[in-house]
Amino acid sequence: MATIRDVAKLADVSVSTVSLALSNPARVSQKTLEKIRQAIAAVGFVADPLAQSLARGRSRMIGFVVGNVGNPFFGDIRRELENYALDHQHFVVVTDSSGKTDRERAMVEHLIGLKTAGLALAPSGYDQDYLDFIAGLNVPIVCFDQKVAGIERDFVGSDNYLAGAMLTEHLLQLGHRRIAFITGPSHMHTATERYRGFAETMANAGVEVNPNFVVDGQFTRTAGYEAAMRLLIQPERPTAILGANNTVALSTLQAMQELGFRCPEDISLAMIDNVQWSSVITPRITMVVQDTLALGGIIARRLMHRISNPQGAVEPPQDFVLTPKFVPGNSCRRL
Amino acid sequence: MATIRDVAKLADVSVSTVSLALSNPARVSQKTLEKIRQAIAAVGFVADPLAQSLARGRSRMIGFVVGNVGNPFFGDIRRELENYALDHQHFVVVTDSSGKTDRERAMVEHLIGLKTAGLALAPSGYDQDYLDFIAGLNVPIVCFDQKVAGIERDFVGSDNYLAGAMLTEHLLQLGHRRIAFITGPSHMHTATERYRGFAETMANAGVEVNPNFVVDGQFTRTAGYEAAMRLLIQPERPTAILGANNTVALSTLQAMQELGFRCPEDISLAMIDNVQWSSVITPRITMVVQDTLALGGIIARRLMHRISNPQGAVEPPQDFVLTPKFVPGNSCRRL
DNA sequence: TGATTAAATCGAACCGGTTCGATTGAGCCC
DNA sequence: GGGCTCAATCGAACCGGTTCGATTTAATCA
Repeated sequence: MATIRDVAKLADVSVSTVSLALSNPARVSQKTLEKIRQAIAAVGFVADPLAQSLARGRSRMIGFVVGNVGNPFFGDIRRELENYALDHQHFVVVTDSSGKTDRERAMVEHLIGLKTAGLALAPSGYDQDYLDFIAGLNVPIVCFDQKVAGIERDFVGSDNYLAGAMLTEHLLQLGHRRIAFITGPSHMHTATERYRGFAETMANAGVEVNPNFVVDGQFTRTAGYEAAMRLLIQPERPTAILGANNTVALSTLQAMQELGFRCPEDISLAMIDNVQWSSVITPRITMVVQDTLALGGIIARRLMHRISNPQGAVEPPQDFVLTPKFVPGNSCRRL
Repeated sequence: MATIRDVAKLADVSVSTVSLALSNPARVSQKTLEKIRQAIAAVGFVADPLAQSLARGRSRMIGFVVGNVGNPFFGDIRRELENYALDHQHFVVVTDSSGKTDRERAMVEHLIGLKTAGLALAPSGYDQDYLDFIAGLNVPIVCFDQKVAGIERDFVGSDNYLAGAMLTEHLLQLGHRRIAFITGPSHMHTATERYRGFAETMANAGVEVNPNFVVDGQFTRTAGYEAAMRLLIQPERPTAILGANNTVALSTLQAMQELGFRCPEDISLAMIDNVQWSSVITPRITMVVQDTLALGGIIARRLMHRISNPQGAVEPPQDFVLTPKFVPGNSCRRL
């Protein structure tokens, strides 16, 4: 609990000199520096980060805000960010909004109150009020995953249109025509883009989409399960189901197993996004995955760049869009 | 960015009165209270949490320290803690040590520097230096998951001995005798207890354990995979494998599938701990699960109790040990 | 009505750092 | 030797709250 004043007293210099020695040693004489060093060691001084943040108006913390830290997608990104941040003397504070917009906002506000140096944010909010709030923040922010129209910030994510299109094309090539799509929330960019990839690819192939084959899975387990059941009980069943994310696809697989459908013999299944332990899920689901490590690396570098470089703060926002990767499984059969 | 002094000026009272009105309204007259309220609304004042923490020597943050936030076990606990904490005006800061002891310590130190009100800690360290460090902290701490001998703090966890014993007994009842056990790190309490449950139950049944049937899986994916392979290539193969946690068990399942073993026809498999999407993994693995929601609730209540009650801080540490639950699957066959 | 006490409010010090303008002193040039 | 510059150091104000002893105001009682 030694303070900077204890150090100053022991080293017989002023408090400001100690502070200067710590933040900019080059401007303090060798002799004094040495005295201060010894005094610091003698009293066991460690600067109080709270006091530093208050005085500086900035802390060395980076806020990481997502809807579900348990999701391995976010987990990988968090790890990359953290490793990079630690290398640059910054500390990552993780918060989880559980997908609730109001909670997300409260958490961002709290992080701002903590005077975080920057924010990595996967936004779930979208109303004007929220956008204005984000726009008004005077802190480096890198958004990722969800591209929200109206947020003028750096964005890092994947080409979701392509992801949807790739899987659709694959199913078409296998001879499927009655392809169903389980969507995500319509206010989410990833959801609409993935659906657009599906719809346009179908249209380009001249295949009409049965309106009953597009059901809303909300990216959640319960809604996904419900959506799958709704598809499976139809008299003219789809031959393939495309899940807009991992959660709805796995819910679909569960629903299929429960009703006694075999995959891929009876119905084929494909999904966007990876899932933990996908290798032990039977069948191995054909999927398109995002390069989470690359995404995390870009987020980390971009954010630290803005934080560390004086001119980095004023650079215009930039989009980084990565190409997702097709990973074949054995959940899609040729018709 | 309005400060308390702006409020004081506008309400024509002293700064200290405003502060008092905020922290203890009962001690300020109605009239003054109203003036202050209006002034606060007029200038849009929000107290700076950093300044508050510095002055008070305590913040309203709770540190949550685990080795892997992505693990659903920790995720469930985190959610419970967070919900409870938010209801009590506290904010949870999540940190992930990635299982590295030195990083965990750095993170705890950082959280202490932030003057967190309390810590929920799943310790991974165990050397004396670390124990002394934890012992020396003058902050409410609730440890969970890993019971570390030498840490005199509240502990919340499951009866791991019982967990190991239950599954072993189950396999014995099904007629298995050649049962293999994939262990976790020997310095982890959960690992040793689970193994003890296995070993003693076997001994009590008068069944000798083949030393080659106990291999170290380190609770990790790679080591678990290696351990499984080591078991599967033995000429006198086990008829059942018991994984000390979910990760090593799933790695085992993967190894079995890769080598062409069928589960449970060729080899039975059981594990301790649940796993996300266990319902879609084929076969459904027989397991013993912890009641994560109950654990999270106890951790939350215990920690907030110590934080909020003046006398809570000095209560002697207490252990809360919950009974795990047997969840049958179809991964164990009768011999 | 004056003394006594409790309630309301205030002022100043404090938490532990940072920052910037002012001061001191050494070195250099003419 | 006087004037000038630059490096080293210092003092004081500041960041935005809290806290506590002191002071003022209001209420109670003899």
